[in-house]
Amino acid sequence: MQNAEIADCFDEMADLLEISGESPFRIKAYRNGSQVIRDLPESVSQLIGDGKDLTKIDGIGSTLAEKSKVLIESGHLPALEELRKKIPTTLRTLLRVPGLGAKKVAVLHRELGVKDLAELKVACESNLVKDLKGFGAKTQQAILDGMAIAVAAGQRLRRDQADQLVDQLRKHLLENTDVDRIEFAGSYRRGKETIGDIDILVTSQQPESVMQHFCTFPATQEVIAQGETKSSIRVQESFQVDLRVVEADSWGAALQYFTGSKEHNVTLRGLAKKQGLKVNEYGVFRVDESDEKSRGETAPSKSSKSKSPTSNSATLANSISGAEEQSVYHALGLPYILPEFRENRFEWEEDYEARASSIIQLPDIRGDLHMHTTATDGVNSIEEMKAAAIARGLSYIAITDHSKRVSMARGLDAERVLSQWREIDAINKASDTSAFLILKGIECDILENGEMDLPDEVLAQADWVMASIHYGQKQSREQITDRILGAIAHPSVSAISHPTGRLLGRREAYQVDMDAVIQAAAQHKKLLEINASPMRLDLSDVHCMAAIAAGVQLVISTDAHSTGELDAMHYGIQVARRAGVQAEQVFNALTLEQVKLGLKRHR
DNA sequence: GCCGTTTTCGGCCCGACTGTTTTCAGTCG
Repeated sequence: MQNAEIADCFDEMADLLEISGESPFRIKAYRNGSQVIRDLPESVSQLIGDGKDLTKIDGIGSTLAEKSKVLIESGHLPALEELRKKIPTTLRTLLRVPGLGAKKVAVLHRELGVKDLAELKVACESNLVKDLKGFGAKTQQAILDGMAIAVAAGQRLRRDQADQLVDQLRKHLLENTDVDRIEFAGSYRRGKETIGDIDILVTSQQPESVMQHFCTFPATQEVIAQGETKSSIRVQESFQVDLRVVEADSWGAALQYFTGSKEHNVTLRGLAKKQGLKVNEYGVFRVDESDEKSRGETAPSKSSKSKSPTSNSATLANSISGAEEQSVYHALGLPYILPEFRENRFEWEEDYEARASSIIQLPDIRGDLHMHTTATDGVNSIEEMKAAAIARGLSYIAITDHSKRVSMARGLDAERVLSQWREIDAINKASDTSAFLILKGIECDILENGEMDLPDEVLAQADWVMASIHYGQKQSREQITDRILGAIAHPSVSAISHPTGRLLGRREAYQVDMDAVIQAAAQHKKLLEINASPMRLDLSDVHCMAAIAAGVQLVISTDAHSTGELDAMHYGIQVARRAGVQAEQVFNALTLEQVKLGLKRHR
């Protein structure tokens, strides 16, 4: 059983416990445990096998450790099965309807016997929902309206799609001259591989004007909420965009707060509290004792009609920071934490500053070792790819067209690939290879039977061989893992490309034991690719963390099928940064001279 | 259910907006 499967069980536990009205803290413990395990670089199965104590992991106590063990050993979780008997697990889908939380879902189930989205729809259409306590006509209609969103929920934007939307939103907002500062926060700023919603932060002297203008964004399908400081719209079926207008004095605190992640912020606030400080989206505040004692009476109350941010003025006097993001972290005695690190993973560790200072950046990249040409399914020639790479400041590339198994792309057989390599030799010979070199590469398929798609004696003549799986993706975990392990052990193979085969939002990763792949790559000193295509981003950041922890070197490549796609490199860099990858852990951050030597080492 | 510079019990991040209420609960991020 994989970490993600254990995490899924804990998430389901949390949802069902929440619907059954359990203690919010118990629920939080399961949610937190789920995230911790999902992000764990090591496999829980392996840790248990090695006799490691899971309770040493932050967020995992004796109960979750025991449940993990039961899951690993039996594949089942009796506590979860008990819960499922009491609460239909299909009720979880109701939580995806905007405006429905656990409490309302519980009422719908208890009072009307609703078990899933279809039954909820019938109940609303029969006018049964509006008379429930705490519901009303508006809520009933909102549920009906939100049904499609619930069905589409979980659909996230890829980074390239998010970039497009962000550009449009930025352009639209800047049409309003009342907008001063603007920044896109949330998971977008943290560089996550897919984006669930977009958070925009703005400073302005005229918040109302900005809010009005925001809600006229051309692609708006629905204005979900419109207030003085916060508005939300829905675009593209189910995608939510939130805008917050903050005062200049609070800019840094708000940026910190709305960049998240939620888990990072929870820890941050805990750290603040220990120092007698309070952090919220308005700033960092000193909490004096009188504040503490009178909190009940003077806290900015929920019932107060004064909803202006300045309702916090009682505590504003104690403000010690807030205008700039750096100062928020510094006020808490912390170094500035880069947005991509804010996942409550390793940003609090002692070596954080050292790690952050040498984290990989786009300019570290000197070459791109995965790309296609007109010989197969690319749209540009070798010469054109070379020119485009030089224009991007690279000093080497590898041409890695498909092998013959990928017939749809007119994959290369032995004869054609040897002919292409002669062409590359001729191009290199006619130019200064101390300045720029084209490597003779191939993206060779790992066939369904585990063999390589080209003869060993051909592969042995390549400078660079990436091994990939394109067919037989539905094979068993053992079969697929064995195929990849075989490729790693093959003397001519340099790297495994897109190791899990996932296509974001379209196709799940194939079943593969990544622990075994990572161990084998470490043992044979082979590289694993971060495929930078925004459709793939494969390896994921979590697998990257596991790979570098095992001492595996990475290669970040674009898999470009055109000159323009060479620009995708930054997406791969973002994944690597989130995993804390250093430049020296990336093969194609080496200079041309080093790569010439390194190619021999990885073969 | 987890955790400990207040350490085995008693806390656990915090504020905005909406809808259903008549002063607040639920939801969301």
